[in-house]
Amino acid sequence: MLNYSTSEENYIKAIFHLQQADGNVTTNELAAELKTKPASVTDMMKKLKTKKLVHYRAYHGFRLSADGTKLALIIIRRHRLWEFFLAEKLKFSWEEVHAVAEDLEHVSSKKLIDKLDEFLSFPRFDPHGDPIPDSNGKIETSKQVCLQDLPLNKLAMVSHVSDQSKEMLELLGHKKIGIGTKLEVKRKFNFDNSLEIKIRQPRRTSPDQPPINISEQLSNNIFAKYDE
Amino acid sequence: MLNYSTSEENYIKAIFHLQQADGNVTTNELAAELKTKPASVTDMMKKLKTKKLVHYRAYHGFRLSADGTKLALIIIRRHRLWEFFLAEKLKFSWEEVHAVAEDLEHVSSKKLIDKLDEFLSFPRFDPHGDPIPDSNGKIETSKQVCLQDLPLNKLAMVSHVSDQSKEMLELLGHKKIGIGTKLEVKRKFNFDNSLEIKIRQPRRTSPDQPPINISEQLSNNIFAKYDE
DNA sequence: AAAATAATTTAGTTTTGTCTAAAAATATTT
DNA sequence: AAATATTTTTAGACAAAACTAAATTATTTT
Ligand SMILES: [Mn+2]
Ligand SMILES: [Mn+2]
Ligand SMILES: [Mn+2]
Ligand SMILES: [Mn+2]
Repeated sequence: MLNYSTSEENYIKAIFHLQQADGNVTTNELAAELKTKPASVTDMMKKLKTKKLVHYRAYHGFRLSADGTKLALIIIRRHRLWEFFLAEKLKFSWEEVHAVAEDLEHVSSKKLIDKLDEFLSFPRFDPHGDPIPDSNGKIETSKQVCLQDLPLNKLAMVSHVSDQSKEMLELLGHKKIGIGTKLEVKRKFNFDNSLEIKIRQPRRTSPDQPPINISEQLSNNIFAKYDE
Repeated sequence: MLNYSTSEENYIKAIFHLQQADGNVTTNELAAELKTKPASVTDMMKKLKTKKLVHYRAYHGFRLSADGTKLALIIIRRHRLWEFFLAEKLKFSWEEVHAVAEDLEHVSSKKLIDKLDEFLSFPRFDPHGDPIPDSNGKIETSKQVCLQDLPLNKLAMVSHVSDQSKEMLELLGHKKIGIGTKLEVKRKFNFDNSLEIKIRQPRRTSPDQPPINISEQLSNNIFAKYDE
């Protein structure tokens, strides 16, 4: 496999994330995401097109080619494995890992990443709850759902938090909810769409806690997974 | 502390290593070391001079300034800690670590390196036996000596091997000598300057092995440390 | 279907790091 | 102390990645 520059890799990864939502990605969108200017994006798209990493028609946006997607998954794998390493082994906090992984992800030795994966015992999720692609680029297509859409009385695991503002983290900290927290939605009140949830203690240390209340705004930003 | 490019860091590190031997470093020397052209070196020296990282007078070579030396030690610290990590935790072999560390050394988070250091329990030497600068940039000025210059019957530890060719590694492997091996020189034969050495077993597993013979060429490439 | 607006591309620069070929300085021979 | 050889620097070009300002295309309004 060829070698790509840090800049090319950052573009490819950003396109991958943007097209999860949209499908087709737009010059201005990508410029905003990468904090660069639209003109720079156009230049790069021309280059990535000649390298066959994106499909691109001038004025009509772009999306990753098969090769581009493969590359994106390699970079995401590196990023998330390093994040896991930083959090798990070096005891970095949740919010700190991303910035450092943003650099580490561009060290391109395949052997390094596969050995790191093994050293970490093949973790399946990064500290933000996002799935880590395996060494073949296969990624769990998680049917992740926001708390509002969770069936009642079904045990689920918090896997993602979309808003990571200070205020959000403060609230989550207070309610003792984080990535990996297991919980059940017990009731849903139609008046304000607030939820009553029960948090399952990690290792049955203390007895069951009383159910707590979650506002609609908060529940819309918390995502979880469950079986079936 | 400011941030430097990968290229600038590679130059600084290379100058540091070259001036260990020489004192004053020369344009051609550095170009050879970095596999680049003399004209490129001159360009970079002008830049590093304006950044006050080197002392440089046209046509008269250069050496690191105090700031340049400080930077070099930071990069060497990163390089050797990553090498230790790769060898110790990811089970990379001795010869593989350098190339990967050559990239990792340019990820510049101070916190990353200090936490990595702690995670590794503050190792003092990299897998090649070279000392690792501490977080203040202090490096062990090891009075390392080649086997030829070792006093007789003094226990010493192999700390460095200057030639790392395949042939050399094959020979070392056969004689069961590596970084960290403890040994004593028992005799020196003036006819061919060959040595008779005794290898101290790591944990007295087997009884003392019989002494082995080392040629002058081999002994000149093995360095060791001893007390006092 | 024009006109107006918004999005995108093009043209022309800039910075960083590299290169080749020619010129200048230094070192070595004779 | 010249002449010659070697080393180093300068001059001019190039590729990558960014930017600004102007031109072009697409979309929305009227
Ligand atoms: Mn990045
Ligand atoms: Mn993440
Ligand atoms: Mn390097
Ligand atoms: Mn080393």
